[in-house]
This record gives sequence, C-alpha cells and structure tokens, in this order.
Amino acid sequence: MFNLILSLNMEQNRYNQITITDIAKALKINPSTVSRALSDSSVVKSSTKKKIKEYAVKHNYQPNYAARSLQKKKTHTICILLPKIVVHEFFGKILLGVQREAQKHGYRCLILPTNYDLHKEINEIKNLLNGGTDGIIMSYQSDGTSDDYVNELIERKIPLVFVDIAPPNLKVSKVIIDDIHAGYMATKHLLEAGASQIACISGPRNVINLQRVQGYQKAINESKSNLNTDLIIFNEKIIEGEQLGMVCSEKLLKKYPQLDGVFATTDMLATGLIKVAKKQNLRVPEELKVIGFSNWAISMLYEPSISTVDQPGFEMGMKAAQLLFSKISATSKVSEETVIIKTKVIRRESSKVN
Amino acid sequence: MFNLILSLNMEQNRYNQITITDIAKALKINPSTVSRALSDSSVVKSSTKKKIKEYAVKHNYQPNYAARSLQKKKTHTICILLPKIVVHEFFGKILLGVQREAQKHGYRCLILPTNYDLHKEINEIKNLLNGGTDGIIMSYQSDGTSDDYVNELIERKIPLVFVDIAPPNLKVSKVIIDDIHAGYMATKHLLEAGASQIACISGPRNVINLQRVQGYQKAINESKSNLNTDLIIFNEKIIEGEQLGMVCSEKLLKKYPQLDGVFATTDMLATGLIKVAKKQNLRVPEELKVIGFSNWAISMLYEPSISTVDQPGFEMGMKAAQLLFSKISATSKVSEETVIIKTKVIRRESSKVN
DNA sequence: AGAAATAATGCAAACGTTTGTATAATAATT
DNA sequence: AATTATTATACAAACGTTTGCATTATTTCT
Repeated sequence: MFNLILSLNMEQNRYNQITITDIAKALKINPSTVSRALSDSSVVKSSTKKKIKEYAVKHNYQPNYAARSLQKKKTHTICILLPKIVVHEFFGKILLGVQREAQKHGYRCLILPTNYDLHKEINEIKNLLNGGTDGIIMSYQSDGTSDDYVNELIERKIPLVFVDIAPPNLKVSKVIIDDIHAGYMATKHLLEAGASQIACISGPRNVINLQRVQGYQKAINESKSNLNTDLIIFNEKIIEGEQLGMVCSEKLLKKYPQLDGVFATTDMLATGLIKVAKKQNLRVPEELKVIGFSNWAISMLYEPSISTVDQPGFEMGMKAAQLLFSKISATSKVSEETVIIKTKVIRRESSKVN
Repeated sequence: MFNLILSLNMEQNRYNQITITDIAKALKINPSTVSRALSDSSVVKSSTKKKIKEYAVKHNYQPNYAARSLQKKKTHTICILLPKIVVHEFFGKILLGVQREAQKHGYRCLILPTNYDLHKEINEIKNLLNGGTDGIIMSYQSDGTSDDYVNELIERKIPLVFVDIAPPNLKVSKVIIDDIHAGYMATKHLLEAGASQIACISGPRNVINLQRVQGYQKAINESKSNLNTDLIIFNEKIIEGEQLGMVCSEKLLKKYPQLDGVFATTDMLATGLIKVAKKQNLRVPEELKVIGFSNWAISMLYEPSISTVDQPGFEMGMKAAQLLFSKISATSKVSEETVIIKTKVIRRESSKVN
C-alpha cells in the first residue's frame, strides 16, 4: 500500500526522475541536507554524505535544470548566434569549439542560425534575455548602420563575446584574426612563388574584406612593383561565392593578360577564378598563381588544390567560450579583451613554383 | 523612498527583467489574474486583460523560462543529436529544418554533435532526460551491436524521432529516404545515359550502403546485362571520403578497363573516383559516366560537376520536428510513424550523354 | 560533570510561474 | 428586493532547488 502511494507520487514526475525531495524522504533526512551533500558541502558529515550519494547514483538522480535555474538565477545555457551554419564550415568549427568548452563548464549550448540578418531576429534575442541565456557569443554581421541591438545587450550587461567579426566602434570582447596581416602574408606568398603582376578579387567592402585588401596593398608596396589599383576588385553583393568569382574573373583576365597571380579573399572566389582561367586556357599554377582564404574543405579537394589562409575556427570558438565564462562567473565587471588568433598560409598546388 | 525600494527589488532580478509579480503589484491585481490575462484566458475581464497586456508590453515583460518549465514540467527545449555538423552539410540542413519548426512551436533547440560515437555520449543524453529536454531527434549512428541507449529512451517514453538512419529492428518513428529506390534510380540514370558496364563503390556495409547497393543490383538485373558482383566494392572504414574513393578506384579502373559507368554511394567517393580517372586519362563523362549521392555542395562545384541524388535534408528536418511535436503534445500514446521523403536524381556533367 | 564551543542537521522562505478552489462582484431571475 | 446564476478576481499550493538561520547533537574544555 505504501509502495503504491510512493510509486504514484513518482509517477507525477516527468519520465520517472527522482528528486532531492524523494531522496530526503527515502532516507528520512531533510532535503536541505541532501542538497548540500550532493554539492559536496563540507558542512555535512561524511558518513551521511556517502549514504546520500550512494542512494543518488543508485537511483540515477539528475538535478532538475529548471528548478536550479530558477533558484540560482542562472540558466546554464549560453547562446551562439551564427550566420548560416549550413554552408559555412568555418562557423561550424567555431560552434564545435564553443560547445566543447561549454560542456566543461556544465553549460548547455543553444544555436541560432541568423541568416545574416540580425535586425529581423532581435525579437529572438530579446526572448533570450529573460531566463533565456547567461551569455551570448556572436559574429557581427551588420552593415554598421544600426548597432542598437548590440548596444542593448551591452547596456543590459549580458556577457557578450564576438567571434570572427566585431563591431568596429564599440568596446567589446572579441576573438578575431588579424586580417591585414593575413592578407599581407597571402600576397607575399604569391610574390615568393614567382608572381609579380598580382590582382586581388574580393566581395563587398566590409570590414573584413577591406582589411584583407589592405594587407595585399602593403605586400605589393613593399615589393617595389607599382600597385595598379585597377587590380583590386570589390564586388557588391548581388551574387556571391563561386559565381561571383567567375563573373569578376572573366573581365579581369581578359583585361590584364599579363596577370600571373591573384589573391582571392575567399576560397569560393578562388574556385570561380580557376574555373574561368581553365576555360581561357590559362594554366594554374604555371601561368597564374592563386591563393584563397579560409581553408574550406573544397580548397583541398579542388583540382588543382588551392593554397589558402587557414582560419582556426575551432580554436576561436574555444577561446570565445573561455572569455564568455570568465565574464559569466566574474563577480565584478571584467575588462573587455581582444584575442587575436594566429593564421597561417597553407601551400597547395595552385601557387606552386614553376 | 517607495521608488527606491521598488527599484532595489527589481535590481535583484537578473538583467532587470520584469516579472508577473511586478506587474501584479504595480496594478494592484493578483499574480494569478495577470498570468491568466497574459495567456489570454477567457476567464478574465477584457478591460483588465487590456490593462495588463499594455503594462506588460510597455515594460517589455518576458516570461521566465525556468519558472514556467518548473511549473509546467516542460522544458520547451528539444534536442538534436547529429554526427559532426561541421563537415556534414546534409546534417546541417536537417538542423535548419528542425529549428524552423521548433521556433513555430515556441521551442528552443539544443544541438549535440556526436562524433558518430553515441556510446560514449550516453551520459550527455542521460543528463538531458531530467528537465533537459522534452524530446529528441537523432540519427542512428550505431554499428547495431548495442542499442541499449535507444531502448532506454523508449522505455522512459521520451518523445523520439529518428532522421536519415533509424535502428533497423525497433519500432520507432522515423523520417528517412528510400535508399533502395534511390540507388535504383541512380543506376538507371547511368544506364539511360549510355553506360553498360557499371560498377558500384561504397563505404562500409551499414544499413544505408547495403540498401543503396541493393537498388543498384536491381537496376542492373533489369537491364539484362549480367551483373558481375566483383563490380561491387565495399570498403570498411579505415580511411573515408575522397581518399577512400581514390584508393578503391585506382584498383577498380585498372582491373576493369572496359568500365563505362560508376555509381558511388556518396559524393565524396565520386570526387575521389573522378580524380583518379583523370590521372589515368579517362575522360568523364565521355568514357566514364559517374553519379554520386547526397547532392553536397561540392558535387555542383566540382569539375566536371557531378550528377547525384538529392537528399532533401531541410524537408526531412522539418518533418521530423513535426512528428516530434505531435508526440510531445499528445495526451495518449501516438503510434510510431515512418515518413519517407522523396529523392530525385540531379543530372550534371559527369553523366552527360555523349 | 557541567559549561562552552563546534559540528551536523532541520526549518522555512525564496526563485517566477500556473492552476484548482474559494471568494467577491456583478448580472439575471423570480 | 431577495435569491440564484454567472462572471471576475483572489488565495494558496505546487513545481525542485538552494541557503540563511535556528535547532539539536556531539565534542572539547575547565
């Protein structure tokens, strides 16, 4: 009879999960003691602690997230806002890094794909603010016209860390690469491989691209060869990726037949470029040396394999999460920190020395 | 003075979020009425409802997830267990589909990358069981030796839906494709394109591959040409992807120079195959027609572009989520359902008619 | 042995919701 | 106008934890 009542009582519990109160009743101890025992408080006698813990593992006790969150005013959830995880393997790697780190801290990870359009997703973010998340990791994907949402996050003192791209005029924590330096190294690699007439193709004039191009310019300037600024091509975003690479390369290669090197600011631009070069019977790398950017999987698989700059996404994600957790657990305000992750040039066929 | 106390009171609240109790106090109404008003209960007078709602939006009220979860015994979180989101764009698409659907239901989405090794991650799953999640969508990535964890989920009556791959001998809900039919259609496409000596290369003998190969056999049998079972090559998992494709194609193409078509059970195998074919000066598609499987981005970008079978991941994800929510909201047990999503052959250069 | 100090446990309130039931206010009926 | 029926609100308990404080049990000291 007593058993019946007990089991009915437990039945109420979702999926038959045992609670602290259940343990307390079973052991005729107060719930508070059980709670303290389970969190290894030094205040409870080791013999009772042992008894409680044994019972807990035997009955597979798992703490109730919601109750703990409510009490502690912590969600044990952080949030990652990233654009289009689907196609973007780089962001996928960031994600893995963050998740690995979150797990260490006993945190869960919520992922929101943002489609490059944060403005529309502000409601989603607001929703997160109350009991939704303890902190946010995001990539700044704005045209810079309105940073209101970032400001709101800062005002509310939500722990916040940017990865890859950060708002340029705000004091925030961020984990980024040195795009200027990376562009510089990429271009220098082409020069060292024997190219001297080097063009640069890029997407729209956003922070990232501008910096990579700036690095390109620096390398060209150092190399005494006069930089023809016509050889820098920005492309506003109508099409993108490989298609964009094809369209802009078509003109470029026609107009400058003397070209023997191209720095593409993304790997996809590079594949488009090479496709066009082949069509025009330009041999890569013999007649045209190419380097891309990001080290996407395709750059290795393509024929010829494409030299590129490796962006260590996993490491960036881990570092970002570490920063975030230092903020979450900080008692007083912690200063904003910028971490710059090292990139390196990956040499492949597309820029082989003749 | 009163204001001070009030603001101090609200200060306690994380990130200055207003609560139902705050609204109640401010409006001198009982919290229960506020709660009912906000959930549009017909029992509260429309004038008070209006008053409450106005105050709520004005002060940007957002319900507290934890409190609601605790009370309702629902987490409003579902969980997706998927292998290696990073490289697997197909799984990325599933993810997007699930997330889209979850949002509709006011649910949040937790993603766990599983590295194809669920056994080791059972603890993670167990952790989810208590207050962790209301339901799970997963892809069955087991060698079939021990399905204990699946059984446990079923026993505990956790709403559960499989996508892409499901355990073969258990009665579960699943959203899959008809791999036999897809393999059949792919092979038939090669036959129609003019190939007659068709081989099949595949990864390890798992459920998926076996079925695709079975489809291949059916198509070959129908075509009166005698099926040479030597032309079916399984590869146990030592290396994988493109590398595997290269290694096994090398031998195959040498041994059977009369071959004029290959069905590869994944796109990555196909890229490896084509790379080798090129090296051996075999022209694709003129001398060798190739079709892959899954329609990964690379199959379109490769040169030549690779014919393949499209697996509509997004749709599969959405459907899986719909099934899951029907389970979550069901009052009584709902029967296990199998949804088969249609695939289609995508014709590209690699299988063009001469 | 008795007082004082320390250790171990129990009690109760709180976190922000929701919901069954009781009460109060209003409207409809006689 | 008094009774009943209806509608609207208030009360209180509950969800599973945690934690300051009170209480009880144990040890240490004189």
